[in-house]
Amino acid sequence: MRTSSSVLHLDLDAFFASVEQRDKPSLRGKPVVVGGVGGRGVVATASYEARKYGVRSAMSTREARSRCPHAAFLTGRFHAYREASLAVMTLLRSVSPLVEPLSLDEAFVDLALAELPDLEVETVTAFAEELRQRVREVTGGLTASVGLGTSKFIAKVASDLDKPDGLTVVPPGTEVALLRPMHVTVIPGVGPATSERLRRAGIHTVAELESVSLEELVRLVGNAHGHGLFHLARAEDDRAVVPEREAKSVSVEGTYDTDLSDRRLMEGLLARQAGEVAERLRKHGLSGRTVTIKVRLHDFTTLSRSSTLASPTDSTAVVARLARGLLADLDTSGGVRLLGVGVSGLADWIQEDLFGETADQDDELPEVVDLPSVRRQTWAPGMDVVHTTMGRGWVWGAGRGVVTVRFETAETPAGPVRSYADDDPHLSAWLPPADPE
DNA sequence: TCTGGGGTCCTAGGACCC
DNA sequence: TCTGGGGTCCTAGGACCC
Repeated sequence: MRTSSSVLHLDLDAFFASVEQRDKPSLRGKPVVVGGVGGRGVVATASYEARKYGVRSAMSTREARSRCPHAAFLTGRFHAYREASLAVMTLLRSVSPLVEPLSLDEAFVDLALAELPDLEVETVTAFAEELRQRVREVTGGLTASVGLGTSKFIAKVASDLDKPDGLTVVPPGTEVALLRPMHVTVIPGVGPATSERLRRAGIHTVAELESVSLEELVRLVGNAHGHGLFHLARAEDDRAVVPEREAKSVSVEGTYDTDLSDRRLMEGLLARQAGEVAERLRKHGLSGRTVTIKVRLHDFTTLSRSSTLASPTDSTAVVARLARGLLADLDTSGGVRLLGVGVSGLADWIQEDLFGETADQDDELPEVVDLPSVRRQTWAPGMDVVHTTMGRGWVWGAGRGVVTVRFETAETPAGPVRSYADDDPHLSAWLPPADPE
């Protein structure tokens, strides 16, 4: 544990709604609700004026309308939010190299590496006040609430204590006394389900949680969570502020105003989403091996199906084919309210980088396309080989609309691997016999 | 017509390998 | 001819966060 309150948590107040009020003066001082405006939309952010009427994040827009009919209901202008966010994050990074954004409107900053004379409470307090002022300047008037503490957990709790436009510093040594009377839901990771389990065990406050043994907590909420709660209840948190975290998955999903029942339509929508996912993968130089679809049925039961390729892909056709194949396994006869496609198992290299001397090999493995003498044979059960004028390629996997081929060259018995949609024109000659299914 | 979208992390079971 | 564990990968689902 740190001995100084050098972890800072900054949270922009009612962020989306505040940006709207900043950009449209007629909305200032009035209730503003940003979120989905369709029949199944939910509230992303409510201005403080709207919160007075009980409008909250994650509430259905329908309910928000009934609580506050005269509010302005807006869909998001994410470009503007990203821009404001960037201005703030840039400011924070100018102050310390250790900035960890949690979302567009929130970040941790480690002051241990900031240029400060010391980390005394008075020093960091003055610093944070000045930082809040500078946030106002770089954003054209947005306010932020800031918390300072000896850990991420405490800094985050602190930033919540004086909202909006407030600052709270928790002096070293006072953490446990601060937490004890609080409800267990102040602990990150304690949501409705965990809270209810604890409540049934008679645990409501952090003080009560602190009195429970580690074994009992693990029994109640599982291993990882149990250990986490045990320590956080004692304000023990040594998680570092980590500036750049690599993405682990990329996904797109959509909820439709009326339930879908037409499979063709669903396939088309999945294909479009697959294209968006693949485009984002390519934009960030990523590719992934596991494709997952998400399907929410009319009754809100949510299903997922996934399939893992032998090698990473960023191809629209491959993701779309796989997604379609996965949908085929599901019974959607009752109607579908949400469809989604995601790719995980990400690699930040493009797959060719896997192999040494890649450039050369790539040159030697041009388009598989126009190879005249393609044939395919089975060497052993499950081991199919394609012969081409370029050499051999092993069929690693075929099914669900995708075929994966590993090339073999004289220099590299285990050459590059690629996946193709089975109706990719480049691959048509390579298709395995049609699957009976 | 209650219940978004983009993520992360964890768990549990089965397959498979040694 | 009967009974192992451990480790890793994959899949499905769930909780949680903003």
